[in-house]
Amino acid sequence: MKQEIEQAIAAMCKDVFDVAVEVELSRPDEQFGDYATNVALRLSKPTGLNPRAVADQLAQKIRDELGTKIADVSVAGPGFLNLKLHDATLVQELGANVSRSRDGQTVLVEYSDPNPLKPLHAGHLYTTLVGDAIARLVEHSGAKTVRINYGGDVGRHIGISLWAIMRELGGEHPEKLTEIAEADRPAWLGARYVEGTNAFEDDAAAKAEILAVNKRVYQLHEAGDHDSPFAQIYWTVRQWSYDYFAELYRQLKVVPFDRYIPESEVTPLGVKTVTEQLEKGVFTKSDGAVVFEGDAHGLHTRVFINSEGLPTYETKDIGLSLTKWQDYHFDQSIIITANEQEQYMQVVLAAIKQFAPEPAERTHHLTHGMVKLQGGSKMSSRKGNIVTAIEILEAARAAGAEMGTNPSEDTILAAVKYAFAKNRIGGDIIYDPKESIVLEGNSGPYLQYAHARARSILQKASADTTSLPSDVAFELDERRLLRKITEYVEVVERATNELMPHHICTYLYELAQTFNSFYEHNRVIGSGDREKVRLSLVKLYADTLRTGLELLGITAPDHL
RNA sequence: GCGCCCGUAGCUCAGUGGAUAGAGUACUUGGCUUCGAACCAAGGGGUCGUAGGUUCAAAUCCUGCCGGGCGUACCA
Repeated sequence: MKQEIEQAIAAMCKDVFDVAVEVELSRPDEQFGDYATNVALRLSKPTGLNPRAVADQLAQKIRDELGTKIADVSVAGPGFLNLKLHDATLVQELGANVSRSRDGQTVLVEYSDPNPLKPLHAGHLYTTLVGDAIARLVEHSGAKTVRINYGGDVGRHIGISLWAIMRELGGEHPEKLTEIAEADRPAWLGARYVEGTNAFEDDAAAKAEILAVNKRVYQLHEAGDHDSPFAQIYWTVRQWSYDYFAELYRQLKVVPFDRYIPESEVTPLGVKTVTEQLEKGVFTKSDGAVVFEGDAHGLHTRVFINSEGLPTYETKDIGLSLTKWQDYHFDQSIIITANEQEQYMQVVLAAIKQFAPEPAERTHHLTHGMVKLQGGSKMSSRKGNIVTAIEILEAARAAGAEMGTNPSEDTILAAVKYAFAKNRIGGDIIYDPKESIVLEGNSGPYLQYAHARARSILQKASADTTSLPSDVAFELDERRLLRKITEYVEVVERATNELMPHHICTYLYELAQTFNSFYEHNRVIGSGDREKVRLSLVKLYADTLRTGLELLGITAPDHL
């Protein structure tokens, strides 16, 4: 409907002024109408006419030609055209579907990416939940969606942890690991990582030992060693981490990952590729290391294989990109990480572009800000001053208990997911354990509550609520609610096109406010001749709210 | 130093070329014998960091400056 009107007005512009122009309808403030366009303002220059004169001419033509759809056209302000639809047209708009802009495409979405042996902190929780929401949007737009989880099971951080683990165990004694209770494992590993990091920074002898351990891990993978005491320790604690991640994902009720790719799996391909491309001159040797000279591309020069002969993250990322390309031949590959990796990723992609342009050009790096504690200090798992993923969930639970409401697990998840999703992706997220997760105001629980109220009405009603007659004359509050409901499709299309879930949050909150206000001021059950219409609106509203919340990975239970 | 990003109400954030800049929170006030008050209604609170520029129109685009974050070769 919106598109039809846009095209019709564009045709009028061509007709009357002989100017080809794209017409975009926006949703103005309610006082102005249902749709508005600034096309007359933009036509002022090419026609050399006063914008209000242009608007007046178009308004008359719209009245003549679109009168069956549009009830009223007015010209306001500097030359806006404001359109008010017939009530029946508004009802027709309910039939619109979200366009499947990625129909037939294969899209990879990589997110979460926790490293084994390191704690899951608030940032991981953020990327996991927002990544889940983005993957849902991609899927909603019609793409075959592959959710990928990439993690560093080799590399210096593994050497750091293993060194501290072996020190704690008093040597290479894998049998002693059985003494650590399952519930204590994440905290135990976290403590080892902090110890190892401190030793690496403060103790030169320890640093040398750690680097040696790091090298042994690569050799272990090359040899396929699962039996030596060292290997037993490695594989055991590695599995602890994976089990722990899986448990958290299950608790979070995110869509399961289609594939977990550990770094060790893609490292050989990365090394092979970099070695080959070194001969072809894409990479060069410098100070004993293999580097990509990004300066020539306006980027940084970065090391791909260090002077020890070990691959860095850069080389592993090349292996990852090529593995994704070989296995999926994707139309688009979306990678979601913190924005500290933005320029790093540009270098990696610039390097890949030299020998594999297609996957490089189809890769879209989406970055988000840091999760920070209120007060501004950056969380660091090295320093141990982190808020873990679990602690955030616990803080939400405590906030509910403090209010005396005893929220369900669904509501806790709604609070956390919504608190993260409602901010535009890109900026830092300030996390305040006490205040950021509240169960009132612009929050997930508010939306769940608003939804449950509506369901409760429907349950109490006996009348049929399946259809909204197209010949109804709506009362003001009814129409306001209907108008808001019809915005849903436009909002979801914008969110899926831009990969910005927060647009949906903003809309759903406005929708719920519109409904709550309607509900507060208008009787539904027992409202006589309005009852049937109002029940239909409540049903439409509840369905819209539920669909929108589920698109964000948030449940909409019938009862709280 | 250079590169990228950011600066909107006390706090947390929407708004990224269009009409009087909006929410939540906090503060003040009113509303439950009536469909679920985790709600609703009303009020105060803004040099949109700053100075220029482009435009009929700038929080939004461009430039300088101030303030902050991140990156800047063998971490990820």
